[in-house]
Amino acid sequence: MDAKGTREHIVRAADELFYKQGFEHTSFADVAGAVGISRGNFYYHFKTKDDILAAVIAARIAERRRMLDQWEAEQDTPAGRIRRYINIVIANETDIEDYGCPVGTLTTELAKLGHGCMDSATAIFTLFRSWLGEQFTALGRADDADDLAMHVLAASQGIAVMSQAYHDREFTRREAAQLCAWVDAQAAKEE
Amino acid sequence: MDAKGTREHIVRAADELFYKQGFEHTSFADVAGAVGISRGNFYYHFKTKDDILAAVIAARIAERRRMLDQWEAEQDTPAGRIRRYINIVIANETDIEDYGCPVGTLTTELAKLGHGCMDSATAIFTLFRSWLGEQFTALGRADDADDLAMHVLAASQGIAVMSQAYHDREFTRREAAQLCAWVDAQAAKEE
DNA sequence: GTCTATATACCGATAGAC
DNA sequence: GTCTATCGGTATATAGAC
Repeated sequence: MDAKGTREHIVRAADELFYKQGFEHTSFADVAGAVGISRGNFYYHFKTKDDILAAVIAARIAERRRMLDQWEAEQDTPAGRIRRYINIVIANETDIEDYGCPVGTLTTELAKLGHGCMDSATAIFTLFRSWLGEQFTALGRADDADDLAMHVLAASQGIAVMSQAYHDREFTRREAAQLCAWVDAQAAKEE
Repeated sequence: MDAKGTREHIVRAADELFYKQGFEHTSFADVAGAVGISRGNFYYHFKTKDDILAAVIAARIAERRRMLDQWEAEQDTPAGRIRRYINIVIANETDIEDYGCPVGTLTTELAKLGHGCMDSATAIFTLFRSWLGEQFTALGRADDADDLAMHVLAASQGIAVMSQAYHDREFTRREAAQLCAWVDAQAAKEE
């Protein structure tokens, strides 16, 4: 296989394992096994484990950006787009119950490790934060758009944490519905 | 020193290190260094690392129970007690910015590790959940007391995650104040 | 570009002297 | 009850054959 293909394969496998097992708990042997290459071959593509993490974070940012573009095309209204974001916790219910939010759990882990990639991980949050802010601005809430965006982010993270702790789908759906209703109430304040 | 004293010293040091560095990232050498004993001496008091974790979780539960009792004595009204809980995110601002919520980050880590102590860690959440439920019941909301308790837990966890990501104290205070106002609004529905 | 073999370090855990 | 010394396993990372 060509270098680019193998590299991408490594990033994809590492992405999933970092999410499901955590960054530190995932060894090169784990990733190599998932990709189907030897441990030694690893270092042709990445010098260190931190380099793989950086590549994974970059890939996540690119993927989320594509996702946001798609949502913007699919949903006609700002409120609909925000609700689409909130519904991640239901669409990815099973994964979130088992492994939490990919963004939240990564920042939490990297913060404790004092890892240099912490800021890059936070940038994934910022991507959503800015996008949500734009939607609230379009909703006529330019003055406190960022505050409202942060509120949605925080509420979603809270749902993800409790979902992981209790595996209670009724809770998840109830909270998501409440948050969506809150969004619509914010839209009503527009006039 | 006597066995009990050393054991307690170990649990206290492990508690702090597990919180600040994470469970897996903390080695016996780290804890031994913090306590001031040799690595070998460890195994006189605990057979395995998992045993230390179990002891740390048990200690956290006992400590939180004492804390809830104290809040119940200090605060006269159910709403005041719930607000006291919410204000943890402000009282422990600095630690939460750096290391997140001790309960939320532990359950998140143990879930990813597939660790057997996951249920014990969730029990710390349940302690707060039940207590908050009692307060909402006293507030005249017996029918959905547990739902409301879960909402407060989720909101607090969300604040903690975003606080760790952005270190934004204005955000933390704003969200805490909003949640407190929400509690008071729930109380108003009592009649 | 991928492999095997290996260097080096640290991990959790054990054995035995004191 | 605490220590030193050490075992076996695994981690990241490297060297060199193919």
